[in-house]
Amino acid sequence: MTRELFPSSPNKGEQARRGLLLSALEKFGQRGYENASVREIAEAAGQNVGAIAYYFGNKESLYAEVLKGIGAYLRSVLGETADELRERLAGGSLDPDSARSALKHIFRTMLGEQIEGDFDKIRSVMMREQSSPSESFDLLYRDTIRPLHDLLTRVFAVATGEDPEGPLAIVRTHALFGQVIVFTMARETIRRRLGVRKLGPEHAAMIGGVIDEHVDLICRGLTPKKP
Amino acid sequence: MTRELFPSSPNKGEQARRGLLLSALEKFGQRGYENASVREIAEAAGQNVGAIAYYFGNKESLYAEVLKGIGAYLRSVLGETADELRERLAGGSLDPDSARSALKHIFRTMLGEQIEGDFDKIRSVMMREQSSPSESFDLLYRDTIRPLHDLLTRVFAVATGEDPEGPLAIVRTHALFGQVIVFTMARETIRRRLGVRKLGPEHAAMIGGVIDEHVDLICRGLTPKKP
DNA sequence: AAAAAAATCAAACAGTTGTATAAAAAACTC
DNA sequence: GAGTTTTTTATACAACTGTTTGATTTTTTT
Repeated sequence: MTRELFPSSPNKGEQARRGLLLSALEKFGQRGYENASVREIAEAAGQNVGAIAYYFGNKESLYAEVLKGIGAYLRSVLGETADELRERLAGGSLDPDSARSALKHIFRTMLGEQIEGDFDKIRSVMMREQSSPSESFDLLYRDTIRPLHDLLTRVFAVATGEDPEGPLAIVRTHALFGQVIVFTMARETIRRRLGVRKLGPEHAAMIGGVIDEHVDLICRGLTPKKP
Repeated sequence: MTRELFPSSPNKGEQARRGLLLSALEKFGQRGYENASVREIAEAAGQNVGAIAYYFGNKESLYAEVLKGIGAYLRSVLGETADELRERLAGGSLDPDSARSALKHIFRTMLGEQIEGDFDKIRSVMMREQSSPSESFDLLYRDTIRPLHDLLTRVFAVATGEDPEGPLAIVRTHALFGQVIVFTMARETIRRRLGVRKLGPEHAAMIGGVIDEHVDLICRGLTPKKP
């Protein structure tokens, strides 16, 4: 698995293009789309202002390209697990215990990914999109976020024996999902609350453990007893 | 209890000031601090550009004042409940079952508030602050968010018998908190998933019920059994 | 090495930004 | 109602915005 943000060939032009995408991601994340200027993006990439028009046409297309890259990266992170789960769901060979394990595994992966370097910039861009979605975001949502949410619901339904199409399973899954993303969405709050300068892998491990426990308690509590 | 956003006297100047604060909250929420121009804020309030300098000195002070108003509003929503809980915590007269009930009550209140109108604009501003905190956010965090988060943690600790100062209780509380705010932070996602045009009180009720269940399952699961 | 293509660059463009200024209007006080 | 304070207004300012242009440099191809 590659899992590289904005992969490119070693051509001169391709490299410059990639450099622009990387610094664009960073600046868009730091300062938002409208407030990140093409001049500072170009400068951070060691390029001239005109380079953006040359490679992407305009600022908006550059942003769309950044979102595309984010989507590809996110899919590459969970793609393998997701594909396998979809297969087992289709074949009906997913038992409740495995489903619960899979749920925890996905949550752990998401959490772990969110602590690392690359995702930090992705996170900022995605949070801004949540509060005011752009046109380009629709694509990211449809191709990446929604399919994942849908898969999570179906896996959760298997874990608890609920109806995967019913509103209860959807709401429950969304609540569980919230337990994970609150650590990135309200990251500033938890960082200050824990009194640390920066959230590191050791925090991700602890948080992952807590979420595992909560998922177990909720899933097992909702499953009719069978002793 | 008043619970009004940016309360003011009926003086001419005070009213103009309030109008500016209201449209500032709206524009800052819609477009972010840097991209919301003082001109459009003034125009939306039926005022001239210079009014902002006249009443607030500059744009940044206006923003700080908006955040102050948000803090006051948030505190007014949960203030009574919070005060009572703090008293009972100090007096040691809060038993685990009552603590758990209080937790659910607070979550219900937050959820209910978030379906209504005013909170929508507040929500946008706060989400933006989470992804890139401004200096003014320090105040909001110190006077409003942190005390509430702290209270929730202590109540949760009573409900489960955990150490209220330890990181585990903090992380657990934050995770529970996430189950609530995910329905506002990712409100568009859940709306589409449920296939409804608008989230109404009936959805708030169902979501509240689900969160109640989850809180019960987690709290009871963490409390050592007592036959 | 010559020719062609690709990449980089500085300068200029029309708009918009936050803020400052000073005059005009309105509201209030006596 | 005159005098004072408060509020509103239009205008000016320098700094910055995204984009366009045309020339120059670098790289690739022949």
